[in-house]
Amino acid sequence: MPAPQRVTRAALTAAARAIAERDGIDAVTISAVAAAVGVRAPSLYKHVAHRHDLLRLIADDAARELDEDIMMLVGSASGSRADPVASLTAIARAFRALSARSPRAASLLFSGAALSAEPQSDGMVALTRTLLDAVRAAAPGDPLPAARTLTAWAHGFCTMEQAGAFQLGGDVDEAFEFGLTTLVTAFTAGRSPRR
Amino acid sequence: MPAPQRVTRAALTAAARAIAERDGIDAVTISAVAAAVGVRAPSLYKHVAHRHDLLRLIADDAARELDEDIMMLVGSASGSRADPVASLTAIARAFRALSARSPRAASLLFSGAALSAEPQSDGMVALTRTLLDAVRAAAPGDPLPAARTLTAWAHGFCTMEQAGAFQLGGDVDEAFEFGLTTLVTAFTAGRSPRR
DNA sequence: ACCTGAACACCGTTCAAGT
DNA sequence: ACCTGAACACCGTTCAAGT
Repeated sequence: MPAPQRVTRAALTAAARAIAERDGIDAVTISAVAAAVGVRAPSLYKHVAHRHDLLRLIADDAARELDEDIMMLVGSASGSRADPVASLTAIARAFRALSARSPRAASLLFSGAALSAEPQSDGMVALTRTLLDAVRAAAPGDPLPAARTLTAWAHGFCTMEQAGAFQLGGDVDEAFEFGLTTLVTAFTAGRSPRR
Repeated sequence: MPAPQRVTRAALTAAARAIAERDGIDAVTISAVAAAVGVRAPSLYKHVAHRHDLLRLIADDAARELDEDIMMLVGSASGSRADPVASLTAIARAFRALSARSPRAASLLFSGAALSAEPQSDGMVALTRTLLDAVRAAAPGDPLPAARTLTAWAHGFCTMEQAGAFQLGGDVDEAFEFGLTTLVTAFTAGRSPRR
């Protein structure tokens, strides 16, 4: 007589993410997550192949959540007529808001945890598409370099902020808005910075 | 009769950094580093307080090395008359070169490993000063927002590149140069992007 | 089909004991 | 003053055994 399933993917994800935010990424262990969902450690290997998969679940969940947040702010994917500058600004601020409320999950988004396995998660695919569409609407030509520049800056800024890397005082909010305006202004100037 | 010291700080740092680059950050354990320098694990606690300190040694070493690289490229700290655009460009490229040759050490530079303890290492202090001086020479006004923008972008770009986050094809070198030109051009335009 | 206890090779860390 | 073995509480992972 088969044992009934007591662990759902959603419960696993929620438990892993809660532990990550409460006690740090290193505390997301097979043992801790198993205890949080009410089974013994070995049982978790019926649902994930390695400890690393727990971090991937967290990253995928954060990607889905961020894409939903952005959709809420900039309207539906292709039919939007919103100001392209406002869209890019909203995307960057949504990422920083996620980083403020879920710093550990946000730090995993572009840090290899979500990237190692095939295929990419639905959340990451959707997020990538949303960002590329927004960059395409704001600037002519190949959106890839601009999208990579904006993502790298936002990821770097938020991980540094959460790690406590900005130790020289000053206004960190102002530094974020300065970087955001600098990049979006340059992108929408309509010409590449070099001929 | 006291036992002679068999472990130097330099040997500890070199061993930890070599293990990090060869086998990854997670492989930098008290046991592995102790074995690499020829003592038993408990002896390492005469030289570091926690495993985390091993990562700090790596980060500090990388900071010192990067500051030396930059000094070699842009000349001595305050007396330089070099083109300020060329200085910022050289700094960013030196960081990416470090990230290519020592990806694990570079990823620790702004990721909390070097940031937790007081006081900051000489290498981090020197690196911060070098960057701020270069930004000051290139743009009028408060250098902090521009320095934070450039650092966040470079850190984000290099960690994403090394993590394999750029999966959509295209030319990653081109994306780096695009971001670098975009930022440096905006900084040296001599006016803030918003009034 | 899923869950469990037992087992293995690790790890960080502490501490009394050596020299 | 530094190094060591022994010990403790952990961890990831495997596997035969339960239901």
